[in-house]
Amino acid sequence: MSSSVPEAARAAPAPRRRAARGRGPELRGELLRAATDLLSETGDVEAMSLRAVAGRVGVSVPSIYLHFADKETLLEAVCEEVFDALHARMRAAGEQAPDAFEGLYAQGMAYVHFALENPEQYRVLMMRRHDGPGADLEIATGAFGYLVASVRACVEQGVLAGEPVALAARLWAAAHGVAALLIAKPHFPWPDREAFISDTICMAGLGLAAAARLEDTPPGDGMPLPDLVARLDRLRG
Amino acid sequence: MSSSVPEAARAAPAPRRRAARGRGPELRGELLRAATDLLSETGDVEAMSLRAVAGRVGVSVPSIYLHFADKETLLEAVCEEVFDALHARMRAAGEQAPDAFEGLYAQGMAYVHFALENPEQYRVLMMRRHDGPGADLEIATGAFGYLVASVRACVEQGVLAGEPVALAARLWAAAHGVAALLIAKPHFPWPDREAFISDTICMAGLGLAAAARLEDTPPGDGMPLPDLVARLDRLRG
DNA sequence: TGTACATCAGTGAACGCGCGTTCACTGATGTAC
DNA sequence: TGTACATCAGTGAACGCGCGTTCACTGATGTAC
Repeated sequence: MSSSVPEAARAAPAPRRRAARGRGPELRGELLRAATDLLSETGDVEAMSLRAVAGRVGVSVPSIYLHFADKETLLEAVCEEVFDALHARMRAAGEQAPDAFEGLYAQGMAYVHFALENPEQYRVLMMRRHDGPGADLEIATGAFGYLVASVRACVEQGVLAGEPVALAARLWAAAHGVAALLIAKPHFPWPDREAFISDTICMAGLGLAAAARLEDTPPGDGMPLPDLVARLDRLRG
Repeated sequence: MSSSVPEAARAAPAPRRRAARGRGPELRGELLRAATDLLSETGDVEAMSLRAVAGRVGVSVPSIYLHFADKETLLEAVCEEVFDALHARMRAAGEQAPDAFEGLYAQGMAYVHFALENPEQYRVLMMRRHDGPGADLEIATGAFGYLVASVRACVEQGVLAGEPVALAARLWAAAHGVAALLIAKPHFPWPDREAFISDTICMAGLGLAAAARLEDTPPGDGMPLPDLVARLDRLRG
C-alpha cells in the first residue's frame, strides 16, 4: 500500500528458471512477452521497468542486456509487435469486406477497436515521444500502406476522388481521434461508445465521398466548408 | 553533453531574488509561468522537475510547497491555464465567423493551430495519464461547451441534424486526430500540413452536413457507410 | 518612542526511492586433442 | 576414454543519478503594548 508501483508489476516471483545451453535466444521472446503483458496489466509504461520485466520472467535484470541493447530497444521491439498485430487486424477486416469502400469502414472500426483493447500499447505506439524518423517511416509501410491501397481502389472505382495518401491521412486522423479521446479521457461524458466510434468513421467516409461528388460542381467563394455545403445543397435541390 | 537533461531546463541561474513582505503570493504566478515556459522550451514534461522550476525562478525548491500542495497540483494549475487559453482562442475564432457553421470551421482550425503552437502543453492536456474524473469534466464546461453551443445553433438552423453533444464529439475527434498525429509523428511523410488540417476539418463538417441531408431519404440495408453513400448517390441522380 | 513577539516567506541539508546500467564473476555445456 | 579449455547464458552487487518530499531553521516584517 505504501508503494505506488502497481500490484501486477511486483507480483510474479515466478518459479526460478534454470539455464539451458543452445536455447539462449528463447529468453528474448519471454522478455518481450513479459514486457507486453506488463503494459496490458498495469496500463502504464512507467511500470515496465527492467526490474519488473526481469522479475516477471524469473531472471536477473542484467540478463536483459544479453538480448536487448538497452531499455529503449526493448520498447521498440514491443512496438514492432504491436504494429504487426494492428496491421494484421486491419488487413483481416479489410479482406472480409465485399468491396474497397466497405473495407475502409471495416478497417476504421478494426483500428479503433484494436486501440481500445490494447490501450497502453496503443498509447506507447502513438502518443509517446520518439527520437528519430525511423519509427514513423515504419508505420508508413505497414498498416497505413494497406489503408492507402484501399483508398486508391476506391478512387479508381470513382467512390472517392483525390490523392490517396492525403485521403488516407484524413481517415487516419478521424480514427486516431476517436480512439485517442476515448483512451485519454475515459471519464468524459461521451455519447454511447460504439455509436461514437461508428458515427465518427462514417462521418469521415461520408465527408470524403461527399467531397468527391462535389468535384464537378462549380466552387463558390466562401470559406471552404460552408462553400462545400452550399454546393451540396445546390446539388440536392 | 554528458547529461540528457535539456539545456533550457538547467540554463537559467537567474538573478537571486530577494524576499518581500505582503507580496507572498506573487511567487505563485512566477512559478506557474516558469513551469509553462519549461514545457514550451524543452517540449518534455519530464523536464519540468521541481528543481528546474525553482531554479528558473531563482528560488529554492521547497518554497514551491508554499504555493502548491505537490507537483501534481502544479501541473494541474498549468493545465487549467492552457485550457483557458484554448477556450479563449476558440471563442475568439468562433465569434469572428459570420454564422454558426463557419464558426465550426473557424473553431476547428483555431483548435488545431493552438495545439501545434503549444505542442507540449497540448500533450499534457490531452495525452497524459490522469487519475480522476475531475479534470475531464472541467473540459466539458469549457471549450467543449462552447463547441456544443455552436453545433446546437447549426442544428437549429437546419444545417446539421442530430444530438449536438454527439455531433460535437465527432468534430472534436477529427480535430484532435489531426493535431495529435502531427504532434506525435512529426517525421511522418504527411501531405502539406495546412492542407491536411483544413481538409480534415472540412471532411468532418461536410460529413455531418451530408448526413443531415440524408435524414429524409430512406435507408438501405448495407453497412452504415456504403448505405449512406448509396443514398447520397440516389439523392444526386 | 521603544521593545517583545508573532507571522510570513523562504532556505539548506538531508531523506529514501527506484531507476538504467556496468562489471567482475560463475557454472554449466560443448569441443579439441 | 579422459582432460584442458573456450564459450555461452546468466548472476550479484554495486554505481551514480535525479527525483519528490520533509524538517528544522532563519531572518525580515509588521503589530501590541
